Amino acid sequence: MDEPLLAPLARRWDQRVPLSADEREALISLPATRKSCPKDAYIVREGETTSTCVLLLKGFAYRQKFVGEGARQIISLHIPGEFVDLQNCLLPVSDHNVQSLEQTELAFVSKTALLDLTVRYPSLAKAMWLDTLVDASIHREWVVNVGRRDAKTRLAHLLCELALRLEASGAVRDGIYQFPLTQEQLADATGLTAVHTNRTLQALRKDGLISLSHNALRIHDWKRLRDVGDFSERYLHYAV
Amino acid sequence: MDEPLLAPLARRWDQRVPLSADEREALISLPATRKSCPKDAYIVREGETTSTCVLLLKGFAYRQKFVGEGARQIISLHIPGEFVDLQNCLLPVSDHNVQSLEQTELAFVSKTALLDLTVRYPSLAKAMWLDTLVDASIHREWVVNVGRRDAKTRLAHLLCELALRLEASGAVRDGIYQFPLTQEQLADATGLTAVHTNRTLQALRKDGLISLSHNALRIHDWKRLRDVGDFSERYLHYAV
DNA sequence: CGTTAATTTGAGACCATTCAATTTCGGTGG
DNA sequence: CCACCGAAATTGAATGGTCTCAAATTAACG
Repeated sequence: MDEPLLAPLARRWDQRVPLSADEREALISLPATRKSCPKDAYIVREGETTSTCVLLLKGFAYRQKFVGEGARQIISLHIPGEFVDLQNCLLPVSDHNVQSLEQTELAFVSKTALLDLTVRYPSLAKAMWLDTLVDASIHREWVVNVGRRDAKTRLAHLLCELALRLEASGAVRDGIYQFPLTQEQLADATGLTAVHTNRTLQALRKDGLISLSHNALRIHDWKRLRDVGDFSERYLHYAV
Repeated sequence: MDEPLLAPLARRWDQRVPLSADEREALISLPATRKSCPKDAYIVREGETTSTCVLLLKGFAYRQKFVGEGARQIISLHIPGEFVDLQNCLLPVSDHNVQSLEQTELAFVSKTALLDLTVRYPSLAKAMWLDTLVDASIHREWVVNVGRRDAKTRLAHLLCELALRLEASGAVRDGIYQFPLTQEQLADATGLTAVHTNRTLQALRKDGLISLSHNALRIHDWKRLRDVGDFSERYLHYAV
């Protein structure tokens, strides 16, 4: 009740694309509906025609697609403060599923209202475009990760990415990262099986790189983990 | 000499986002520099700060990244008429390499000039945003392809995608698709090795699905190839 | 035609998978 | 607070898809 639903979003966007008072105001005063969402629920379904975009207020979510044989590939992870489907602002039909990873709080914003903002405020248009461009850059890195790195490197890379994004969002406390992924979900994100993910995580632990239990990741040796994960943060486009 | 460099682009964008005469005119009259580019040349380099965006006039190109061990992953393929790095319009530093697949003709357009258009013409802003959104959707499908499909399916899927995109661009003649990829490049695009790509292509040929030699792809049984490739074209977002 | 790049083939090794069983963990109700 | 339950994590062993390495064949091109 204290602050508008979209205020944190305005702050985040403002860091990358400076917004005028007008623009900030216009964004914040967009009508947005808050909804709770249980664990593992679908937020957007592939093939669906949507009329809103969904902002993640609390809790993690992920995008995924199924292949013919029933296997699932997780395409990206999303942490609080991020849009999970801003691209649907322009794309009429969703090309993938979005699911909650835990119990979440969501803000639904009308697509047409958002589009209207882009017409009136070029900086907001830029901010939205940029948001989806960073998504795309992360997708590209995932293609590389899943296509050309071995299991250990793949997992280390994913952990590095998530850690850095959590840092940037200010959600880290005492070096402990929230990590609400089961090993099966981690496997679906890296293109591995759950069994092999398990064994590979054990290797990372034995190497003294991380501690990982359900919902809590601790990184003991950031430099070496980075190294093992062949990680370079350029693709996150933080530096402006 | 007959028509402006960007005229085909204006036509393509107009199909998805109707442009006014003004907008079309503004786009077409953007200063653009035409350049030839030899085979296998770098068009954009990872880490580079760019001042232009590059439109592919003739010939194929691809985006790629290297991993620590020196392996390469191709992230996307580009056919004539497409931008190869429109995202660099807003992202100051390129997060991946772009390379020509054959001798190509390119049009270089100033980033600031493009951005200026987005400020003045919302429809052009939409067209550009949409262009990058479709790129991102293709990236997502590639994550799935490389992450969760076996070799045969992966290759068939890639062939389906390329065939459809070439159809849409009107570049197909007598059911023969240009296909200027070596098997090694095909391997880098699917996350396989060249050897295994070779064997898998032979399987596709033996199944009577395709004929493929350097630079010429023929699809004998589209329905079955689609099926084998677990292909659904929704992610290309052609239907509007 | 000669020379290099690209494709093809063979055989063995390995990373990751599959299947199945066991153990641990987290949450819930008595 | 403990007993119980289902979900998640872990372990083992065997299989298999893909890789590696190397050599041979074919195609492309000046």
